[in-house]
Amino acid sequence: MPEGHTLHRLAVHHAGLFAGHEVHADSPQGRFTAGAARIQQIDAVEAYGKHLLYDLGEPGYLHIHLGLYGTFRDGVGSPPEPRGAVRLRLVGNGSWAELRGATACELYDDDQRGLLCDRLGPDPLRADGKAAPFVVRAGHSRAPIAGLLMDQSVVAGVGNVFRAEALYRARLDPYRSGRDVGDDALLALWTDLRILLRAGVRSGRIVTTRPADRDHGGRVTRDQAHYVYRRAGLPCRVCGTEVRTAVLAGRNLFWCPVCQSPAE
DNA sequence: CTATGATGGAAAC
DNA sequence: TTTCCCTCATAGC
Repeated sequence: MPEGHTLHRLAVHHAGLFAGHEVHADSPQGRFTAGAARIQQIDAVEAYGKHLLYDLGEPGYLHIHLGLYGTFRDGVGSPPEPRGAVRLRLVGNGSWAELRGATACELYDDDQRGLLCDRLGPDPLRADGKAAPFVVRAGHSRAPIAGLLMDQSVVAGVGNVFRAEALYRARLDPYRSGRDVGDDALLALWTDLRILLRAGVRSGRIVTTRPADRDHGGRVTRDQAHYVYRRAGLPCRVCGTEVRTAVLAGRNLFWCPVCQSPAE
């Protein structure tokens, strides 16, 4: 589930496993052999939006982007015999981690790291993530708010689930422009995104429904975790209207045409 | 068991 | 606009 919360969770987890330790790396798949050979230690791990950056000391940084398919596994003791396309394997401090299917796995120098951070918008999960750049940028745009939320240079870390759910919770029509939404609602959207993302870091899953809108109390079942995401054709949890879907910014958007009315 | 689509984004057309 | 990464959860048989 790689939206921003997944990467921040991984950063904390991998920092706990490897930060401050010598690490041996290889690439059983062979696509990152030269880069892996330069990894000797990991000093720190951080997430920025959906990107992971490992501070390696002298060689610079390891930059990883999971994309849609990328996945990490880890464990303690000696690593298992690599099976299939293992792009990167890290071993150190009594633990191992295995990366497969990532969009990006490469070494960065300071300049490349700087370029990446410069092109990303504020990340609601980071201490340095400020609302103002998001509000200003989105507030001047005539693009639909559902597209702006997917633009990593506007806000970093939001993906297709969080965009649909945050817009539902804000009762915002996804096709309204950022300019039309206005600064106050944009600030509220930012604040809610921060709440939702933080909850995602804590729990490791995306749950956006409020208790009152779930069928039962107690444990949140998977099909009750969202208001509109992947619920096309099903009744809106609040008003019963059929949830709609359309492709926006290259991905399937979901929304309730009544709760998220254009007039609001 | 197999088939399908997906939480992303860069590169190739 | 399409392809790719080549994983994984879910749906359906």
